[in-house]
Amino acid sequence: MARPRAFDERQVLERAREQFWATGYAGTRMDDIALATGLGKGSLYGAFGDKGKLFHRVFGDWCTTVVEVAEGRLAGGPDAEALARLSGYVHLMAENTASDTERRGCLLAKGAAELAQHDPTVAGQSAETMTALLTLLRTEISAAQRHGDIDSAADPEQLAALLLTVVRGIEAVGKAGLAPETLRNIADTALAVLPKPAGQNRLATGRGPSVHEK
Amino acid sequence: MARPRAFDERQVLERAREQFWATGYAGTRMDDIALATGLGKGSLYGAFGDKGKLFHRVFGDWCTTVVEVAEGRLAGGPDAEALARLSGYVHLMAENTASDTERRGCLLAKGAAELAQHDPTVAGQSAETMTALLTLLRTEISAAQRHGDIDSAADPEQLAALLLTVVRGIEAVGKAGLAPETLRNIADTALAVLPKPAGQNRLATGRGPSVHEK
DNA sequence: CACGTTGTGGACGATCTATTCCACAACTGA
DNA sequence: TCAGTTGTGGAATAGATCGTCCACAACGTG
Repeated sequence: MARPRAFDERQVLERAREQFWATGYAGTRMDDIALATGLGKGSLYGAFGDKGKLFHRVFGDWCTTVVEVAEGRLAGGPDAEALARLSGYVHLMAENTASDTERRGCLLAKGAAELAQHDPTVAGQSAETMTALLTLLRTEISAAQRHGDIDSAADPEQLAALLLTVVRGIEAVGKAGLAPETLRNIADTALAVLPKPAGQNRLATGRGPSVHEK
Repeated sequence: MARPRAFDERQVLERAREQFWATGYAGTRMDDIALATGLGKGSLYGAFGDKGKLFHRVFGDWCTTVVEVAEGRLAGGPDAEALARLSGYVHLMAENTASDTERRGCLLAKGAAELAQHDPTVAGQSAETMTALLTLLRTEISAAQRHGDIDSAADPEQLAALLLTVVRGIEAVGKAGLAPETLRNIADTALAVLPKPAGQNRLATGRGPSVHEK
């Protein structure tokens, strides 16, 4: 009973995300969101509370998506392809930043940079996301080690942290202005320097294995 | 002739930087800056123009400092110590983030994240800074290669980009919530995976060379 | 010691923004 | 069809914020 909503919540959240993504939290006006979504202020506040709550919702959804994308690329599969999965993931992330012509960066990085310091919810969500990504990467690195593609003497936890740092770093230097081609090269290099088991040849040309090479 | 300024410009810019650093561009009020510096609005606007100009000034100074710090750690010195200089620099950057208990991150990253997309001045300044850092790193890597500490088959440009990415990435994952100890380990790992000339032993424990180890 | 010039600080005005409020609409169940 | 409930959209409000303005202060110069 009662009047049903005339909007699709999913779509509204998407539009709101576009706004926050484009202009940041403080830089986005509720009027912008109302305009972008077509909702009146009454509906907006009625459905989502206030600006802060709406952002938390959008930010949380985004964090979930980030982890899901990583899971889709990384989780599961035979050990023999673990290194290829890692390579695919790192290159995908580099490509995302390289092809971000609007230089919006990643909402996760942007939101964390702007709010993590003062907003415990954002800080918590971003920290959880990092931990989840770290776990996924560590698991794949261990798999690659079992298959002999990565030196088993190396600590998988440390290598996972390094790869995560590279992925997030690519996003950062991309936003800071490095050329798209450079970003793709960084992904190659990061994969190339992963320690191979003794006896294997590495880094002959300074370029990495040609997985995903264009 | 005429009344002299009653404030030290350098100090005012420092205080303003603290404010922008702590609360971002949009999140900082000119009243905050007036309060923090002790200046009246009249003096503030008289001396620096407006909020945007003041931020550009602060941001530019900060970029200069970032490059100067890198120069101090990296530029010059014998080839034999080039790897040690690189190690010192990467560890210094990691330590800066690790010890940033207030989680403010780096003003360069924060400013770029918030404004680079819409503000050409900020975008230009941050891009120039990245290029300058890249050059410094490449020079040192070449030096380390000459001395036989890094595989000379590797492309110094690529390794420089990787190290820069790691440095900026450490800042990003630090802000996103990774533990200080993890950040320090990432610096170790990044240095440890730099390709050594054939025949040298690497990565026995997953930790890197113990330069600057506490 | 006047006088012109530049610096100072804080009140003020114009604008902007988050949030509330309210008259009305759309739907369900009886 | 009628009553009750929830959704809608936009006007209204309360408070914040940027930048200006102005009366006054501190200096060099003649």
